[in-house]
Amino acid sequence: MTTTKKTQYHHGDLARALIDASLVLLSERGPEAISMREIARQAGVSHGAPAHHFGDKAGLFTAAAIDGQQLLAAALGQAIAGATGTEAQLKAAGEAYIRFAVGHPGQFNIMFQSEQIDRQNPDYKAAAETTRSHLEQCVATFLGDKAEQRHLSAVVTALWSQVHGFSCLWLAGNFGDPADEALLGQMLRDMLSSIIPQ
Amino acid sequence: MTTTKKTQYHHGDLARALIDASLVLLSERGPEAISMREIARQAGVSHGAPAHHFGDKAGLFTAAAIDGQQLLAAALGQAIAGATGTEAQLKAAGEAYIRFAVGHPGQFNIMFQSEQIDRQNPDYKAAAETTRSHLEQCVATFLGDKAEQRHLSAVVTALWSQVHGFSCLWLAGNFGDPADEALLGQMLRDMLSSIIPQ
DNA sequence: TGTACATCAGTGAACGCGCGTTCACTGATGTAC
DNA sequence: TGTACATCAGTGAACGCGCGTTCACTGATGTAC
Repeated sequence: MTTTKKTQYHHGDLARALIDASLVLLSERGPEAISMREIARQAGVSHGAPAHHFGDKAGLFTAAAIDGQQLLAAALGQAIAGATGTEAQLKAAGEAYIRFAVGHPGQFNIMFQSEQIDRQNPDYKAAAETTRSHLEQCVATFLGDKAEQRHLSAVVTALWSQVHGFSCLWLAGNFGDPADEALLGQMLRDMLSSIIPQ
Repeated sequence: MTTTKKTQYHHGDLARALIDASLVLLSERGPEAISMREIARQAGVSHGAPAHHFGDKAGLFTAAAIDGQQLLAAALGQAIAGATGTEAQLKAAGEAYIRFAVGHPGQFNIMFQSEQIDRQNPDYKAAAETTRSHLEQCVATFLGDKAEQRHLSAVVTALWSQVHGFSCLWLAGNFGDPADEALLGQMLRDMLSSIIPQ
């Protein structure tokens, strides 16, 4: 029988564990109601440990937001690549955005809150730019060559606003129980079909 | 020369003053980062005073949210009444929603956060219902008799999501400086014209 | 009009608590020779 | 392979602070007679 050390002095990947711990807490509460001590407790380390990796809460939350932006950008890219036809791609991107928010509420909560994270962080900016360009690209394909730049960017704003707003309202329980998967699926289908840019 | 008493023992309308104080703070930060003591300081009373009126933070924030829902419902009603033509009414309602959010960021921040307020409060429910029915009514008028209930409710969801999401993203600075009035006006015009339900 | 009293609104000291930060420490790891 | 040492990761006690809550109080107001 092999014995497993129950606890190790060195964690192995505490940085990742601290991000995961903060995501658990962020999915329950806003960033301001979460303390560094609580995150450390959640990760099972002493309260001084997080400082070695992230300095302060803004550093940790920025890391969590970057991770989220990268996941979101990847999800949008995959969704668009997996759909056939311009309208189907548009809907797939919108659905992927909302599915990301519902599936990663902690990250969604922190990613767009400018006061809590460092939005000048290069990694953050790069990932956010990728997300935006995925949306822009599939709107441009849908509208075709005839679209002016101004109209294109207005439609991107409208689409982004719609899926972002639905995510916020859904997560906060404004449409019903946020755990009701069936309701979510039906609302997604109905809503994404009801408004298509002209 | 008449002398004015600089301070009064009885405030006069401390309940309203406490709501206003919390709105000032809510426009800067999330509800969890605001303490009852700070609200009392902002209102210029001792830290024990708020308990007489609202009990705890949830009570005070619920009162602020109710006030906000009533303001929003009234703003939507006025905007719809002041517009001519079904499409104009739809756009006017959307613009009024966003203008409310931008003009009352403290209230907008608290109104849709279910964890912070008592959404079972009858006054809250009544005002939220009025807001929803304003949106529903002008979408129904726009779509005309031919619209099924399911399609109607999907379009309401889409419209609400769009204006709500734009408000969130704008206030958090995702579209640029939230104080840039000219940019807001232009984006509003462009976006509200770009997507019209079918 | 005047007085007495009940009620209400706001005060301020006190409490115990969890917080962020600091810092000397200890255990683990990597590297030079 | 073995030893010595530097570096790094995480610990835990200590600090001062603002918090929510409690509570005896005081000043203002309203009402009965």
